[in-house]
Amino acid sequence: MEQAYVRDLARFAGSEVVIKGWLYNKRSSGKILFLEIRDGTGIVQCVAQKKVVGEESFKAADTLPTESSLVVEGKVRADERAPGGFEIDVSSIKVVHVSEEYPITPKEHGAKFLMDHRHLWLRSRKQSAILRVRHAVIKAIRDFFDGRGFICTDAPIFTPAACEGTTTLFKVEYFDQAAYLTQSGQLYAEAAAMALGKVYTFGPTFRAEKSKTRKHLTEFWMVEPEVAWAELEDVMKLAEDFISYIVAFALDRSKEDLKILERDTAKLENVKAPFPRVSYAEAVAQVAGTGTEMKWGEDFGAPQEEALASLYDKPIIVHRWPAAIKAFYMKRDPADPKVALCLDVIGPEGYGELIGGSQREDDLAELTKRIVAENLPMEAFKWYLDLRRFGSVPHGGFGLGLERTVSWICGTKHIRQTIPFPRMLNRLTP
RNA sequence: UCCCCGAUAGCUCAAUCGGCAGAGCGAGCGGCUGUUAACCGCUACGUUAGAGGUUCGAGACCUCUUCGGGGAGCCA
Repeated sequence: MEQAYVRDLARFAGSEVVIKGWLYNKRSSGKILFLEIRDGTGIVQCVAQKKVVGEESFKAADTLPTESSLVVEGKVRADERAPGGFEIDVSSIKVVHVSEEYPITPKEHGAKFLMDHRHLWLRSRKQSAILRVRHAVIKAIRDFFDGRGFICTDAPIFTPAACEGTTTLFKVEYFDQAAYLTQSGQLYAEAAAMALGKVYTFGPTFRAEKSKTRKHLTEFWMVEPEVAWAELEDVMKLAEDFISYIVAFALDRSKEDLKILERDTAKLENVKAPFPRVSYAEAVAQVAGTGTEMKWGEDFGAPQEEALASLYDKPIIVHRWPAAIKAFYMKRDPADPKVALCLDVIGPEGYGELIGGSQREDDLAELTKRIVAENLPMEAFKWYLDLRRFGSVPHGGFGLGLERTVSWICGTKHIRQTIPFPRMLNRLTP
């Protein structure tokens, strides 16, 4: 008899199958027993009758604790009463392992309790759905860049110094010297772009900021494309095409999971390039127009970000920020040296910055000047400056936070549910 | 680092003015032939985060500590 996965049950309607899985929930009624079995692809209700499976088997199943592993055989039958549209008329039940008392019950739990049991919480319907969406988003990211001729050139995780010099880094022992966990693969991506033209890095990044918010993790995944011969306009175009592709892909592939998550997908259907583009100066005026306080030269706080997002129904590209509040490697606008040729993409519905990027400074003298001005260790950037010595070209790119994107697409309140095992301030286990 | 909030049964929470520490879920036992977080009956389950203080009496009030949640800053 063939093993069937719950996701594919429609194909097996009317035939005998084997389901291998875990007991998600059960309801019994004396002589009839409803077993909800999950197998990683979905949950199916299996109907066992005492007269069919026998007294002993019935009793064993009737007292089986949640999350026990079992193998059932039975016939697939379409039934409107069953969640998912199909159920199994059970002919035999084989218990593989009787679970101990399972800590996660069908009732509500607090965030700490669930995170302490993250290794088990992953089994629940919504958490599984989120991880499948995350997988789809990763696939979309790879497909998008592959389709456009980008080469994946991953960056090292151990780095000798800060990329941006601003945020706090995790320090680790690297034999007899200090090293830091990377906060961005960008500088390495720039080098690779000078070799291969269009590249991206995709991997974990680390920020030792003591953030305690719904938008932050200390370890998160970031994808960073970098393109030689690209100017700000090209980077903005790439960013909006990229986000549009990811959202369309997820809407197509993750329909069922988004339904499980009760995501209002109408808001995602809108997300198609082009996105509204506003300069920082325009954005400041628009934010001030909503009554939220904002002056030129200030960075956007959460209230300002939300005020701006509330004016649009798509992600917004805010470009040409004051150079003083942006990273040293961003190229100044020749038309207005007070601003940098950079962009942020602010997600709708309060999900914050999805993307930060820029055209890079390609002039050796300018870049050297900025490294000195910001007191960065020149020695550590020696190789980076070489990129401006040997055939420097205009280039640029951006970084997109995977978990923030998944959080937005899934509509989760907190980013911590969008990575299998989140690392946060106060959270290193499980 | 700063601001706000919280910690009571395995879990989620309640406990009025400071006066016998409770409910639902989960667990155990029993019942029920179509249940949908099934339902019904019974049973067991407490160092009220820790230390100190006020009081005839503290889960509640005060002080400190620990741990956690949300936000600010910073960012993706």
